[in-house]
Amino acid sequence: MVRQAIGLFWRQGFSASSMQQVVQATGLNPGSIYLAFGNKEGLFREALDRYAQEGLAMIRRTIESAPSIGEGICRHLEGVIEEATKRNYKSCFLVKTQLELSAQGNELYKLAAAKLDEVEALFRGYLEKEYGRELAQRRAASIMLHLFGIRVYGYRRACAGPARRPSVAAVGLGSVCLPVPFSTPCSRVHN
Amino acid sequence: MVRQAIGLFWRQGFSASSMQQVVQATGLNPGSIYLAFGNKEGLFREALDRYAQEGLAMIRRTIESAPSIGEGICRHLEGVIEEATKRNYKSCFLVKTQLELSAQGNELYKLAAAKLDEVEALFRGYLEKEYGRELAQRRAASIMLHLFGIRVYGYRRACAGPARRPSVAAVGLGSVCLPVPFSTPCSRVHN
DNA sequence: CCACTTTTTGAATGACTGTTCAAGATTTGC
DNA sequence: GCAAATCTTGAACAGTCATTCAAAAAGTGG
Repeated sequence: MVRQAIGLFWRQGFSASSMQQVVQATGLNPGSIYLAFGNKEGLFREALDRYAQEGLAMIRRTIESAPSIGEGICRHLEGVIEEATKRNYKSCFLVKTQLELSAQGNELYKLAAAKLDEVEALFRGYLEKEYGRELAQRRAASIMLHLFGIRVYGYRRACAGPARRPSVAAVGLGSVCLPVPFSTPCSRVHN
Repeated sequence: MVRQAIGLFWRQGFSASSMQQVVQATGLNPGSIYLAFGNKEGLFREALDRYAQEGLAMIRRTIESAPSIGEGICRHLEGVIEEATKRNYKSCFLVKTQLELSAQGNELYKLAAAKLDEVEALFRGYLEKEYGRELAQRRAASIMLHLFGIRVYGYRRACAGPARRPSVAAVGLGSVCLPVPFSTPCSRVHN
């Protein structure tokens, strides 16, 4: 129910998704949706929230199951890169929402931005266990910056059609973007 | 005329901008707009095209007026970073368009992607004057990746309100993201 | 089996969408 | 200074939008 809404909103964005499409995607009737979520924005908020919650949980799982924090963060980045090279890559729901709804202090924009802040804070928290506060903060910011880059760059490549795919491998996304923030904690991916 | 359309579409995106808003922003009548551009998509295409053209011209100017190609690219990146820390930063029209209109092989998405490819090709062309083809290609890809990251990360910060601003400086966007692709060509910004 | 509450239904609503085009204004050619 | 051609105007159009709500269905307690 919220799951299908996530899929639709993630793919098409807020404005381009009509409630009729939501009705079709979820199989629910308009009345039920409005009873449960108030309005389109309420449903979108719920979808965004769920998406962010699951994303944060996945990051935590990845990092905590790794032998070290640096290695865990590396694994997460590698996962994001692998995801970004797949066909029909949808980029990040939070990033897309933020960019779409940035005009006039939109409430949903603020929510997306807050969730992205949570992600950054999560990285910062882990990094503070190994580095000083300031270095942890800078590394977390760097990770976010790289994640955004991967998600947009990978997105472009993924949607450009199969003819373009080989160049992704040729460019070597992994070897180009990973070395930076992890020259120390994760030498494995350093070229 | 197209200028005002750029402003509106850049800020609000394609779906969230109504033709009535376009009419108000440009001061033209619906009929004139439809005579000149066919439809909303035609006007958007024109706006996107003009924006990309001017962006490419600015990059060329920056690089060619610099003492070296590496230094020129650095200056461009620094300019983008500075821009991204300003209030009411609008991110990149091409990136926003690409992320908004990615679903179902949209024509405007393809245009935005093609224009971003042109930007990457421009960097590649310059870099090939100093490096081998493969290295130039990888460096150009890296630059694009960093540019996307800066534009999204900076965007988030810029819109989060004045209370958040100091942390941008504290994180040190410049020193975190710049060192990567330019450790050789532009040692100035390497920390 | 009934009376009562809760949930579900989906056609209807008014506002707004992108787009059109006949009528009016302006320019052009002579 | 007129007639033809071109451009401009903006009210009107059909369609879609998010949203509502009376009526039907399902659930509940005794």
